Amino acid sequence: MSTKTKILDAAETLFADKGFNGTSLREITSLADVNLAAVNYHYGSKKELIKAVMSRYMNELAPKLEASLSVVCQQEKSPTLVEVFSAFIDPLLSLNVFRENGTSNFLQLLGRGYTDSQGFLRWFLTTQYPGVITNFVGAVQRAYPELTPEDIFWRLHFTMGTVVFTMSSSDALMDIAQNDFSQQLDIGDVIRKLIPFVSAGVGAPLAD
Amino acid sequence: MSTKTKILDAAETLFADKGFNGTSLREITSLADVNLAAVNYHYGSKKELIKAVMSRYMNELAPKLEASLSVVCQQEKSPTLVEVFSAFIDPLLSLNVFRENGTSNFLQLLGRGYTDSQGFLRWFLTTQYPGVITNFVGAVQRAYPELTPEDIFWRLHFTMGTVVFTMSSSDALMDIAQNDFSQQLDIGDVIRKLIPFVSAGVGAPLAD
DNA sequence: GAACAGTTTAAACAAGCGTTTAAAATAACG
DNA sequence: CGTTATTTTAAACGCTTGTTTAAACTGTTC
Repeated sequence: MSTKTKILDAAETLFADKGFNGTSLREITSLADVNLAAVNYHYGSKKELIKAVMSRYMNELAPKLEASLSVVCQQEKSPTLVEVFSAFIDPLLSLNVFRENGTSNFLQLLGRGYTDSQGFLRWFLTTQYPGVITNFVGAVQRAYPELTPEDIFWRLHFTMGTVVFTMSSSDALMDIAQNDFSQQLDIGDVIRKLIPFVSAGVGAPLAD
Repeated sequence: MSTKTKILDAAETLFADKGFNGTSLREITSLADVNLAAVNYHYGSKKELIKAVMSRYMNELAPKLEASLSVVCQQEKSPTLVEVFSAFIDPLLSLNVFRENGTSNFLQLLGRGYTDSQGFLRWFLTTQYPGVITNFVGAVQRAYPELTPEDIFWRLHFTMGTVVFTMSSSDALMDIAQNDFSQQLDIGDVIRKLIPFVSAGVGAPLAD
């Protein structure tokens, strides 16, 4: 395996686990078993390495997500919100084929990026992958036409919060569930628990 | 004002804005206009300072929250989930009397603590303030008796995620809402938007 | 006013950070 | 083979981090 991908793989694991700020280049190059200077040689800077880690996933996920959402969006009868959110399941779980622990790594990274770096990742996603968001908002609009754009905005951010926060601490939560309830769950189970929650949340009756 | 509280106030502001890892002691003492060594003299270490910042809020909030929840819990007829979550509003907003921007600062700190420091804050809260959690779980149980303890566990963590994530980026979100929809909102408005979302989420029908 | 505890101060500490350098090793190509 | 081009390496760079030190200062008490 090339030095460049060894760095990317190690960075992904550590970033997901300890955050971007919490991971040093020395930890990354040590885990990847390459020289420290290799990061700056191949990627230029730590910030570019972060972008590369995220891009590898987004380039894999974005087309599948857009396709899956546009199917829901273009079917004749309006979708339910559960159907809209369920459209995420297969694309997300397919990341586990793409890379080991891909699904949970990606979702954890998403959570890290939102809180670690003061909105940098929000900018990155909304500007680099607007198609996903457009399709998503369109699907929600068809499922619940009474929602105003303002309410959709807020509720989608609530949803984002639920998902990325849960995922950024999913390992700890699964451990607790294992200890307290002897529940043996994987990341797919957690996603399937999330769907009814966020669907009901987005579909909640409007406040006066 | 004493050096000790000047440090605490400055630390609170910066921690809420940039996270615990993202804030240096030099930034804190510079904003507080005290000597760098004062932090270690008065608090011993940065970690103890973080605890002190959180404790000041929790000691103010915990009794009010327990009281408010136990009222909901002990009324004759079972509460609705909206009632349960609405029990948070007054105690949370009272933090604005306690300290300027107290509500949003506290909720942002909560969010930071969950993602910044690898579960340290989760341990801190669950061990130091178990009464709040017990009352909360009890209230939810009365409102929705069909929920199993496992489902309550998961859905309360989803709720936690929604709230702390929203709050840790609430300033950015309110800016966007202001720009895109000319919505002029304060932290209380955001909380009132959250209540229907999380209530419906926790109250969602159980998956098979 | 001397003695004392409590507090503040400037300076330094060791350790870790991201990044850069220039030489050594390897690969690619005519 | 000899000559480029590419990649790897060890070492150092300048900077920031949390923490410690010892001297200076402040305020209280006998």
